[in-house]
Amino acid sequence: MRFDIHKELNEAQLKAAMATEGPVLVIAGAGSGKTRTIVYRLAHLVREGLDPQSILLLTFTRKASQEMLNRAGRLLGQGLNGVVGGTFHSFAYAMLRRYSRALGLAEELTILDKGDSEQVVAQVRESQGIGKGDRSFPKKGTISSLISKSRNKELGLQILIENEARHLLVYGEDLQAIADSYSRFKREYGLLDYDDLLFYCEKLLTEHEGIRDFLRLKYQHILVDEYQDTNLVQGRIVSSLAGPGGNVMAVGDDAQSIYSFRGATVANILRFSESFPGARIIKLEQNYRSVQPILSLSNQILERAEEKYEKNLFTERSDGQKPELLRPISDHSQSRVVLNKIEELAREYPLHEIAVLFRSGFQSYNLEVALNKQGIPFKKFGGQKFTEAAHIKDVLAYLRLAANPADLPAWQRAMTLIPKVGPKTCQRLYDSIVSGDGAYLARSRRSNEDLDRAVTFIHRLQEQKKERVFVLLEQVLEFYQPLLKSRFPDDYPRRQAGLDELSQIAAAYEELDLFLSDLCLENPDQLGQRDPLEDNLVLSTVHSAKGLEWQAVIIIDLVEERFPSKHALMDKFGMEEERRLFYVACTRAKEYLGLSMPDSLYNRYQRFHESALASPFVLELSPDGFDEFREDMSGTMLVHRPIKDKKGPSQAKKGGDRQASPDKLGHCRHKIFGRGKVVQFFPPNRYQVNFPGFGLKKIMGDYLEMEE
DNA sequence: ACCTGATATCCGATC
DNA sequence: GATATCAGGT
Repeated sequence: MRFDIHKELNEAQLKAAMATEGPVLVIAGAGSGKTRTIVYRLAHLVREGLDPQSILLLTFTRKASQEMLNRAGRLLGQGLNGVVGGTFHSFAYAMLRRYSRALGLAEELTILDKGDSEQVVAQVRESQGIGKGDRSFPKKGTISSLISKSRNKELGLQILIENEARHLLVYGEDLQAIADSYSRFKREYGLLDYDDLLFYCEKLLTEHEGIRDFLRLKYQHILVDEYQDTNLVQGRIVSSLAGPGGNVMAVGDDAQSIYSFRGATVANILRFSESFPGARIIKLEQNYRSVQPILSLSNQILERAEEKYEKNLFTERSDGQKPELLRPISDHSQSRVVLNKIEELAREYPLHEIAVLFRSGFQSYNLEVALNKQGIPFKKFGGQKFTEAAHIKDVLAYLRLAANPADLPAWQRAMTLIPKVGPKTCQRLYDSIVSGDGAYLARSRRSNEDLDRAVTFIHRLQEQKKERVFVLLEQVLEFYQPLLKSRFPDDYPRRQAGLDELSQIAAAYEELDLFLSDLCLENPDQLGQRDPLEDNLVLSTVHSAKGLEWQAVIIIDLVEERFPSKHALMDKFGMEEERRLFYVACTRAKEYLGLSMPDSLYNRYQRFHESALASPFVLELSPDGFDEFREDMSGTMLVHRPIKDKKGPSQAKKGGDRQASPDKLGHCRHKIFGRGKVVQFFPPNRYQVNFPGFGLKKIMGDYLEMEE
């Protein structure tokens, strides 16, 4: 016996780990040792003699499941070979491959990644002549995401548009027509998008009882992590796979649900007992991650949430410093302020224990430049994924064709790289090949030398499809080299580095199919084997930071329209989700938490700094909970002590409007824009001011000095 | 008929 | 940086 489960878990964790009979729902607060609990449960099950092959572990990323399995293996002193672990999508894909015949699917499955789906949408729109020449017609990305959302939330397209994109209601019929032909197109060419993977998997379980019963018997224990971020169909897959009274443990935290844009719904948590009558519910409430001041501030964020579960997070770490509110003059100087803070923190923590978090990918651009200049190494997570980069997709298209010659999106991509070949030629070539009548193809090859070379190359590749992945990739890279340079004359060296990275990842694979499906079903940032010696600062979107933790965390751009994102106002639940997102961000920190709130944002379009409104989430916080620092004009940070009877930012919301009464609209001063005329008052505390040279601005009263 | 390059506009988080 | 459209070229 290598571990003592009774000593190494707290009471609630122990209950959760040992409750191996029947359904269990674990509500696990942030930092409450959720992973630890799952790991011990796994180890416990196997130690009791359960065959690892009868465990199914569904997580948010494969890296997460791999890590849990490794840790459980270490406890046991033996590997946990045979546990099926990964994401819902990759599990579904595996099922579809195994049972493609029962489902009437093609032998070779083609998965459409985000870009592919959008391409198909653009194509069907074009072929139907919908919205031709209409500049304000929604873009392919918008259409594609609406279609996907409607499926994930299981709402009709019209209803979804009404709820979340009213302004597109005028295009309702057109969008419906596109959605219909999109799904026809997929069926015709044997294509599966991400959503199809889940729905076909469900279909497999509901329409083929034999298969379902077989799988039920096989997977005697099901563990689902991050249950708050599962959507309806994922919930049904779990129910169906486990069966009533099945041994299923779902772990999640409703307060950390941040994927509703993808159809995730806390309904799965709320109605767990309905799906699984007699389910036990266990709460993990002791926080082991953060020092008390960070936890207190985080709890404050949650207190204001409209819908919440009663939860009482506590910690025994009573030490620790207060979070800091950093107030740079602008988002530009924010980079410098944050950089200084990082250098200060780096004296105490290794770089990889420091993270900078932000709402969306582009928000770190400025900081990235500053870090490069300073020579601080960093690794960025989230934002544009490297498989989405044009050059990577180009190369993968050839590999996809080697695996499946009928892969239409790959064919289109590979062919349009060839000079003189555009969409029309491409489609004809494809039809010519698929129909078996190669006349058009032969003719084109004679008249276009580049095309001939490409087709010859693809054929050669297809003959070697059983070769190791890197053998194939090597050839593609050689073939692609001249194309890379002509396509990206300005920055091909940078892109070459990306291709080298792809080779690194490929080296770990034998089979082409597996390599390709992993690249679109797993986050490639986490795919390659990372050098444990490298010590990089972490830059990450909050979404990509889910489930992770660092000694020190700095959250940047805490201003209105950035965090919360301006898109949050699109639907009524948006704000609440942003709040949970902010909660997730803060609870990543163990010892140091910095909140950065610039006073102005650089407007690239109009080329000047525009005053920014403080994020409402920061305004809500009690000023006792953090220390405040303001940047002065010389660039140094000064301690800012809120004066008791003068209004600090925190009173702004509750307090009201005594600062300057709305009826005497005179002149005022602003730190950046100078003197301006107050035009209008917006309760509770905003003023519209006309600044000569800057124009009309809406600004919080706190940042204005009123003239008598 | 079809491809290619220039120009204006907009930008969300993920499998 | 990517997308969409338009004008020009073969």
